[in-house]
Amino acid sequence: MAIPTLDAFQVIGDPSRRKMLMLLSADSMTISSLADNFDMSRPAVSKHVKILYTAGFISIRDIGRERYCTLKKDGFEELQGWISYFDEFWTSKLKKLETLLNNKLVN
Amino acid sequence: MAIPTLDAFQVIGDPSRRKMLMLLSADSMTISSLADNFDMSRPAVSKHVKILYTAGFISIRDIGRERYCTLKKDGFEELQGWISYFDEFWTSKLKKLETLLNNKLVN
DNA sequence: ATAATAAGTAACTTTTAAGTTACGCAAACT
DNA sequence: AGTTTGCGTAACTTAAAAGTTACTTATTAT
Repeated sequence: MAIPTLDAFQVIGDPSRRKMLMLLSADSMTISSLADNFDMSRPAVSKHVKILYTAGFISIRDIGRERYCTLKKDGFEELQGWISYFDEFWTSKLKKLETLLNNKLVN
Repeated sequence: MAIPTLDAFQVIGDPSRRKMLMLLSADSMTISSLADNFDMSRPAVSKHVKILYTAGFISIRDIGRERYCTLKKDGFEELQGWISYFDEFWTSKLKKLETLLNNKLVN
């Protein structure tokens, strides 16, 4: 079970990991309660959790023999930055079109 | 060169494809002008372009023997929806914390 | 003390995305 | 007409993520 180091985009590229983040948006969960929601072995879930943790999408709190996973903002921030760059792109493109149309109407 | 069908998240999971989108945010480009920016064969670039096209991140306009790639909004929208879901999560979490703190101060 | 539960690690296999080279075809030069 | 340029496709290889089973450790419960 080699642990690949993935960037934020690769991390959310996997559907299972996105599902995990969705589940955790409802509530903190332990590894095995997470695993109950997946058709894969617990070690596989464990690996995904580690990837999410490493990339800053979740924090983990150990309580006895259990590990509680909780959403963490850090991982999402890189994504937000990227998305908002293209948001800017579209809005500025719209503005340019607007200006163009206004000029056409005036002239 | 099998053409995998990837979802929007898997599409931007690849660093090369993200770079392509960045390049295209400056201007429309042909396949080979795109390829000039990468340390990989042109067919490889071609494949990435096809993936971007299939997922709705770009449109392609054929002019003679050249193909011009242009950014297209569609592909980005699924990503925006996902991101804004978690944006909501964090803001509502902050609101709850705020309310909690206010109650503590009042009581 | 023993058994059961929660989870990590190791060693491996499977899957598949990502890359390559070789080739073909159509548009555009000369 | 012949050649170059832009690009697609096919067949294949490579690399790495994603999964498995078997085992170990630590905590909790009986």
